This record gives sequence, structure tokens and C-alpha cells, in this order.
Amino acid sequence: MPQKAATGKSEEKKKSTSSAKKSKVLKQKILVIVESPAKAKTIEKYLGARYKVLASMGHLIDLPKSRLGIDIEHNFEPEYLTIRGKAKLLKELQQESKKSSLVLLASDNDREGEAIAYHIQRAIAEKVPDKEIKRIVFNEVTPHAIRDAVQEPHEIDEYKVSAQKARRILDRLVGYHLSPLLWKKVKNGLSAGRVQSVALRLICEREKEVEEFIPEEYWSLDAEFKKGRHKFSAELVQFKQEKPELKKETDVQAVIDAITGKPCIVTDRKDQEKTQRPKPPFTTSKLQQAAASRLGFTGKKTMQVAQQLYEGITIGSSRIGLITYMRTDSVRISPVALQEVRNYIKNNYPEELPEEPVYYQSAGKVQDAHEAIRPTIVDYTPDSIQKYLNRDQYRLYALIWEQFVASQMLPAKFLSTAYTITAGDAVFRASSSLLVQKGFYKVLQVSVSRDEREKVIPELQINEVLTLVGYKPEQHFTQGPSRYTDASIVKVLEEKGIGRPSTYAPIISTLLERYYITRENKQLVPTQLGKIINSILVEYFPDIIDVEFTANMENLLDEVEDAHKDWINPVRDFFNPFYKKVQELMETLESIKGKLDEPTEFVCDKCGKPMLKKLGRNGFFLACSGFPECRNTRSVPLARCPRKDCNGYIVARKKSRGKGRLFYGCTNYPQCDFVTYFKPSDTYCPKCGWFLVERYDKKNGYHKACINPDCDYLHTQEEHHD
DNA sequence: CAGTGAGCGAGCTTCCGCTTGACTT
Repeated sequence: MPQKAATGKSEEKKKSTSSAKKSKVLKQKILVIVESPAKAKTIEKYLGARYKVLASMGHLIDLPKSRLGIDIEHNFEPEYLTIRGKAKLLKELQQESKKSSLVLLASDNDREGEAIAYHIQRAIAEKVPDKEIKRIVFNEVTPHAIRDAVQEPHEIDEYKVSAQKARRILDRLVGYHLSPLLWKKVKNGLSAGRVQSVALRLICEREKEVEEFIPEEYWSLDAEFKKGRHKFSAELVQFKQEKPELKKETDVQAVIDAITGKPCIVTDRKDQEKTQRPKPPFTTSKLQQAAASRLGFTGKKTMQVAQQLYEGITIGSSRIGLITYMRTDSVRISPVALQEVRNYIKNNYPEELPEEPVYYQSAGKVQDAHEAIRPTIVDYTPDSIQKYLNRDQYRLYALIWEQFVASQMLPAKFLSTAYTITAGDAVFRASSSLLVQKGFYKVLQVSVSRDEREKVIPELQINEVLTLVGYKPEQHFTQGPSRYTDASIVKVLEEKGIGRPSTYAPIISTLLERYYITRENKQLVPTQLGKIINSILVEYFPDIIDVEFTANMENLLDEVEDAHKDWINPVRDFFNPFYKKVQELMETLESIKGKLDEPTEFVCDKCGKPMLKKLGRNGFFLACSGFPECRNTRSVPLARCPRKDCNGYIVARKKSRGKGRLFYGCTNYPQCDFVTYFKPSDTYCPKCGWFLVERYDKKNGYHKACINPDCDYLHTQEEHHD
């Protein structure tokens, strides 16, 4: 090992002497600093030998983690430190600066990027005074844009830096004061903040709507007809000149009785052409939503796979970054990419190429530092590179590629036809939708399923008398609001301007880690703890745990940035009453520590006292209420073990060291080896008595099914309403 | 598609926003 180090050192020495020699002949290099290593590699290729490009990997300097780090008494002066683990990298940047003739700070062209540049500049100036350091910006990683950018070096925008500083300080003040209040009054280790607490609030409020919703019964009545070999159905839309009110089965029967025997005649036909435009290329939020609904990915998984595509896949002998940067709020694409995709469409779908390029408007306030998410090389069709990708990479790449190519193709046209069918006092409607011009649908494979676009019924004539097959009454229940999913909460947060592309996925992870919410069948459900935290925050800090708070903050930051307004007074005006309130509550609010434990029906098998459900650092567990005299604990039983003569319970388990996927096994293991990967629900099969589990398949969607492999019982959630 | 088995409670914790590794017990 010492030998190895020695050779390494001597090699380094050799290198540096040879480069020193060279530098006398050649000019010194220009150092460019970007945020992402993958970007650094690409840019170095574009700029050529005179430039050296290094990556900062995001922020290097930040507030301390273990204390507030803000001097309240002195104009909220922040205490900035090198982030733990980043010292080596910073040192490298400083040393490389020394060797370079010029340093160009090329962090992202947004608020955070400006702050990153500012902190790096200060750190370099400390070690290498008088070094020329400039800022450059570009909004797309293309040779043209990069070469333009290095021709226009400028100074750092100190107002942008101030805006970021104000944002950082405000978030720190809120988070590092609210969290300790929760530690003192509720439980150690909890957290609250401008973003996560609003997300929690939205989830809790939706849950309340779900809980309060009372499903109401209603019926629909379809008439089924036959023409030739084709069957089709029509929906009852009118009865005795009015919209039918079918509350009970008897209402439906009354309609059927009234029209039985009456001829069914086609009385009207309305044709309408509908144009459907393609959607813009993906932003982070939209990609997460599409991957959730198309591929069933969580936000976290989408971002992981996208990162792999961005960093590069080995194709043949070289590694190629397949997509542009995946954290973006913009739908803009570079002129080069636009030309390339139009060429691609021209060569492959010439009839679907619009005369003019399609331009999309980004929604809401965008920072626009990056392009939309698109394939870097449009000629790499999903199929042509499938063999280099794993299944997840292929499907996500296909989603991105299709969305991008489609976005520059002609709209699709549908012919929708609505027939009115009259039978006595009843009016039915049958409609069809026919794709008459495929347009952008020609490239959509992964993005759209087969039966999603068209609905076909046979051609009918006015006054035609139809052959009735029968009436199909169906019972329904009104559906309440649905719980948020990863995708839908991200959509709302984005619309409200809360959080950023880089934080959408982590926000959900934080709420899960804190046990504020759980994910059940992809739905986000608040826990008891989450509801308690939310009610405290909403009661005492309604104006902070609010979307308006972020909106106001953004307005302030805009003023700091654009109108060069001072941020210290507004922050003080916010902080003083806030701090007073926190201190007051620290004194007066009654602690509910220990009251969080929920009583259960289970009894301690060691001392006979009742067991409590508690939250530990690894999740919920049962503990004897006689603690600390009796230290007995158990896992939370989710269902009774279905094995004959086994009195065990099914509990959640993990592989050793808490790693790996959750599974569910019997507490009597190893005597009983019953095990499943499906989560047990607390309901049992009426046919065989085994417990039901939550399952998903394409045919039924989410539903409960019996875990017994020999039992065919399953019911959908809709039927579960009683 | 297959795949599988501890210990927890009173560990000084926490924010939001940038960005990727991962020396070892």
C-alpha cells in the first residue's frame, strides 16, 4: 500500500512537470466549472484542448447543518461553510485555478447556479488572489451555445445571489424553528418546512374529503344493439323529455317497462371533427406524471432511470448520453434539436411534418436554465438501441423519445359521430370516435395503449330500426375525490410553484421517512402522526403552511433580483412575529409526547398487560405498556395466519440489516413458513377465510384479492363501498 | 418472473435546493 502511494505520487510528479514544460510552449488552459460531471465531459469535447472543464457537483458552500447558522441580531448574516465531504473537490478547483489563465464559472443559469458561482468565486479568490474569474451562462448544451457563451464572459449577478441568499435564509429560519418545536411537543426527530409541510397539508386535506364523502347509489341503463355481426351499446340520456334520474333499481325497471316492445329508431346523427394536438416535450414534473401512469414508476424511480440515460449508456464502443438534463421546468428546445427532429420526421413521416416548427410556451414561472427533456440524438430510435438498455431504461427512453418527436408532428384528427336512438319516451345515445388522420399518433407506441384512442360502432342510417339485444342496467356509486399519488401531488406542487424539479421526488420521500404518510396502492395516505403534525401547524402557523407563503416569497425574490430591493427588512418583518410565536408555544403548548402511542387489543405474552402501538426509528411496532419494567416488543400484526392450526400473525419483515424489499411472513416462523410479497389488508375472504391482499393488474386495476391460491375470490374496490 | 426472516422505546434530531458517489464497519 505505501508502495502504491509512492508510485502514484511519482506519476503525478512526472505529469505535472511535463505539463509545466508544455505550458511554456502552449498557452495556459482556461478552466470552466459546471455543476454536473456528465455535462463537464460533453462540454470539454465541444471546447477543445485549450479548456479544462470540471464539475462542482452542485453547491459546495452552505449553512452549517448542526445549528441555525444565521445571526439574527446582525441583519441575518449567514455563516457559510464548506459542505461536509466537499472540501477535497473545492481544493481541486482552487488548485486547477492556479494553473489556469482564466476561470469561467458555468454553473446553471438560474438562482441556485448564480449562488454556486458566487461561492466558488469567493473560495478561489481566497486561495488564488488576482485570478481572473468570470461568469458565463448558456441554456442548452450544444456546441454552438457553448462557444457563444465563452465569448461573452461577464460578472456575477449579485442581486440574483442575494435572492438565493434570502430564499436559503427564509427556509432555514422556518425549518430550524418549527422542527425543534415538534421535537419538544410531539416527538424527537420530526421535521417541518415551507415545502414539505404544505405537501403534507394538501394530502391531509384530501384525506378529509375522502373520509367525509358519502357514496350515493345511482344506476345507468345501456341498450345493446346488433347490426350484422357487430354489437354496440347506447346510453340512456333522456326519458320523458328530461334527464333521467335513476337512483334505485326500481327507477331503471320503470324505464324498461315503459319502453319494452317499442321500436328503437335512429332519429339523429351528429358528426364532428376533432383535432388533437401533440403535447410539448417533457419537463421533470410531466415526465414523472407520465412515467407514473404509463409505467407505474414512482418519482424517485423515474429520476434514477433518467439519470442513467443522461449519464450515458455504452453503445458499441462509446458511452453516449441519451437524453438532455432531467431536472428542468422548461419545454424549450434548442434550434439544433428542432432542425434534427424535423429532418427525422421528414425522412420517416414526411406527410406528418408541419410547414412551420411548433413552439410551446412553458407554463407558469420558469427559471428556464435547461432545455426540455429530449433525446440527444433523435436518430437513436427506441427500437434501434433497445438491445443496449434494460427494460426500465428502454421504456422511459421510449416515453421521452416519442413525446419529443410527436411534439413536432401534425395534429391528429378524429371523426366523432353521435347517434340518437329513440325508443318510445326514452332517448339513447351511441357515439363513435374514429381516427381519420393519424398525425403524431404514428410515433406513439409506449405512450398510448391500443384501445385508448378509438371507439368504433357500425355505420347507421337515420330512421333505421335497430335490432335490440337487451337492456343492461348497472348499479354505480358516486366516486369521491381520489387520494393523491406521487404524480398528482407533484402536479399540484408544480402548479402552485412549490418545490423545484430537483426536489419533487425527495419531498415525497421525506414525508414517507418521517412516517407522516404511507403509500398504499400508489395512493398517499396520511398516518395518525401526519394528521397530528398537520393540525398543529395549521392551527398555529396557518399563513406559513400555505401556498400563498411561497407565492409571496417568490414575489419578494423577484423584487430583490429585478428591482434590486433589499431583502433584510421584509425577512425581519416576517421573522420577528414568527419567532415570538414559536417561543410562546415552546412555553405554553401542551406536550403530547407519549400520547401518540395507540392502544391495541393485543396483550403482552410476558406480563399480560395491554400492548401499545409505538413509532420507533424503524417504523411502527407493538410494545408492552409496562415499559420499562417489561421490555417486551412485537411486530404489528396485519392479519391472522391462514395456515390450519397456526395461531400466528402475518407481519412485515425485511431481509437482514433492514435492506431489501418488504415481505410479509408468519410470526411463528420457522415453525410456520407462510410468506407473501403482497400486503395483507385487515379484511378476510368470505369464501375461504384467508386474508385479502392489495393487488394490481391491468384488467381490474387496484383491487383486493384472496391470498389463497386455491380460492378465486376477488372483488374490485368499487364493490367494496358497502 | 422470482424472491424470504432483526429489533425497536429517552441516540443532539431539523430546512430547501444544487449535484453524485459509496474510503469502511
